[in-house]
Amino acid sequence: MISSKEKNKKGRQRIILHIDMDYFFAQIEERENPHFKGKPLIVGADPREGRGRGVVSACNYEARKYGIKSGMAISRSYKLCPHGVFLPVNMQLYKKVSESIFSIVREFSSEIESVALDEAYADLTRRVKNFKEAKQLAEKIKRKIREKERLTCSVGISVNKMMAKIACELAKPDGIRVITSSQIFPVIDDMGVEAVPGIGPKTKEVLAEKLKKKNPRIKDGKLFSKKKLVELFGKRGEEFYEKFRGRDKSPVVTERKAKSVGKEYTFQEDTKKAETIIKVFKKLVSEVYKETKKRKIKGVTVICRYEDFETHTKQTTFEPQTYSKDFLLKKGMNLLLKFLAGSNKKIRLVGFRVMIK
DNA sequence: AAGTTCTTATTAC
DNA sequence: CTAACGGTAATAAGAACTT
Repeated sequence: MISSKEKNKKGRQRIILHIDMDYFFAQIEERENPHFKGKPLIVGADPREGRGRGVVSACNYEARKYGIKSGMAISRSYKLCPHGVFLPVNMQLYKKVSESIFSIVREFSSEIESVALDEAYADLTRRVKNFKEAKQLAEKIKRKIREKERLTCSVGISVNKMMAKIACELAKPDGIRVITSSQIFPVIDDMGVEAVPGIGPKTKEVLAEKLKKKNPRIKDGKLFSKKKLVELFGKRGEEFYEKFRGRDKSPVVTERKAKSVGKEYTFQEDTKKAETIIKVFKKLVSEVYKETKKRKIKGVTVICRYEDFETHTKQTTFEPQTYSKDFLLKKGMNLLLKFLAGSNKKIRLVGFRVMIK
């Protein structure tokens, strides 16, 4: 459901809020066990078990002082800080907390879009008159979350989603930041292009090469014509052109339904053993089936990552319909067996995903 | 030639 | 051993296939 565009119907500027919980998983763990506060805390895979496969899901600010960041290999984080507190991911708990937080935010604005367990946008255009009121609303939200869940978060407020997100980043931790129209260029011009949502390492690399600059800034991005960006990045180029100028028309989308649901699993050790792989695969299919029972399924994808990290997928589509677990398993097995027959390499990961109507 | 399906790449949290 | 890289999902592009 689309709630509003760049300018609302009356052509007025939007007021968009972005809220992001501070170091979410790790902060929850600190709350559950205050004894961990002040120590480097890392939530993720077990660094000792097996050979420590997996990554850092979240870490607190103490851990960041050691150079630890989320997404980093857990084994590396362990080398950087062997005396840190390493905790497993308790997703059940984080989901519960997340729901509670969303219901708090919803009390203050109905037009919200969740982008992750710890992150949401709200379109306040119809809820408040100006940035001052928006900021007051943000204070109320923060207070309520602090009182009810004993957690801190940060809030960014601006004229569109991109700028609200950037504002939120600047507000961290535990802050509120407003960026008005006239503040946009002064704030973003000297930021790295990777501050633009949608620009990751690969895109940055291409921009760096074209500009002959190691670390291109957003203002450098403005040197490209729209045509050039489209030539380089296709449809996304159009978006980048706007975003380098602080513009973003994308609406706050309040209702999104999943287009696919999947599960994957990385083995403790790479394996070639069909029996082992199939056993895991069946489990994945079962779990995916449970989550999508009533949904119309239009296809399945099997994912296979080999020991050398090369990753491949195979997919089949069929009439959108509700199917039995056996049917999905049969379709999946057909694809999986092709992988097993088609290579001598050991397998690191298998996955199963269904495409929904 | 067009429309669908399959596969990979990139991004984000 | 001399580096390692989870799980889930969306989107886009291009190749490969059907019709």
